[in-house]
Amino acid sequence: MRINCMCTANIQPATSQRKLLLSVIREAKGHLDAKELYRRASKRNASISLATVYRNLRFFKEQALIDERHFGHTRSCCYEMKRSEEHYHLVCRDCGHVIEFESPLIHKLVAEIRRKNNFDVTRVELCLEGYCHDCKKEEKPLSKVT
Amino acid sequence: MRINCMCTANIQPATSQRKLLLSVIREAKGHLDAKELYRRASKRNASISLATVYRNLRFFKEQALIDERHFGHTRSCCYEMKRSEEHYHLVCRDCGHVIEFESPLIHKLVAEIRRKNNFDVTRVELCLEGYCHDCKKEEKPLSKVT
DNA sequence: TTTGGAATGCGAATCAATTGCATGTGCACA
DNA sequence: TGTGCACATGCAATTGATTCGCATTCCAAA
Repeated sequence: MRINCMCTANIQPATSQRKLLLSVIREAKGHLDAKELYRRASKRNASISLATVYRNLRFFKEQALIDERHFGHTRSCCYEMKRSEEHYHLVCRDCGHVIEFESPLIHKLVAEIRRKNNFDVTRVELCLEGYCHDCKKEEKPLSKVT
Repeated sequence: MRINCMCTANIQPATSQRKLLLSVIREAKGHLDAKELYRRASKRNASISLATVYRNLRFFKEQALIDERHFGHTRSCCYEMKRSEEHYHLVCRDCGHVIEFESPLIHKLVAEIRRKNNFDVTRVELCLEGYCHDCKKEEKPLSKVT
């Protein structure tokens, strides 16, 4: 019987690029987009290609190893390792800071939808924009001379 | 005193293109993306340009005349007239049907966030994906021969 | 009616993401 | 411990959505 290391369990074949990409995503902790993942991976393997990054992001998504998200108005998607606990994000319009949160209200909402609309929810895309603790206290000065 | 018609209240200058675009959006009822808006507007004014569509979508957004949304995994945004009642969307992964819904739970959630995270929410991006009433009952046959 | 500033149309540019194709490589089986 | 081959990769070109530059046109205030 063959024992797979956790790290490569679902990646067949486990190419060096895949292992590299996964470890960059894992180490990032935060949320990176494809370009940033490419930049960081390139530092360790200069020849890796952006297409490989995109292809593997799709592959990891299919394997349910990572989650893909849309933050605010940005055009590109962000990625992070899948976690057992569901969580969602607050994005500050000023400093861009991303805060994670969770709330039982979301489960409630999904249950309500299932019941009222007879709709099977498989994915919740939820992102709140606004001003974080630090940015909101600036009382938005009318004209900010830089 | 000049009385502005509702239709052109916030659009200075009220060019023919702007009036056309707004009326197409208003008549669409549903949700259209820039390309579709362009297609429909072109039928009434063949010379309108796609750049004008995008420029005015941005303008209408700034004037808070329309709302911009992201549905599911589609790459482009959808637009609809701003309404007084907040509402959100369910998108069926199968047939693409968009169902609107509202729930007091969302207000609750925003209030909770404000309190717990000291975060001023200015925008809620919420979209649920899944299978609608009609599509979910198909019990997903294992292999569908077309 | 004139006129200045803003809006438009067009095509080119940009940005994110995908694809085609020739080459390279992990790994199942011998 | 090879060896074949399906699949992964790198590269460059492509697509699709959106934006930009610039010359021209048009609105609206005087």
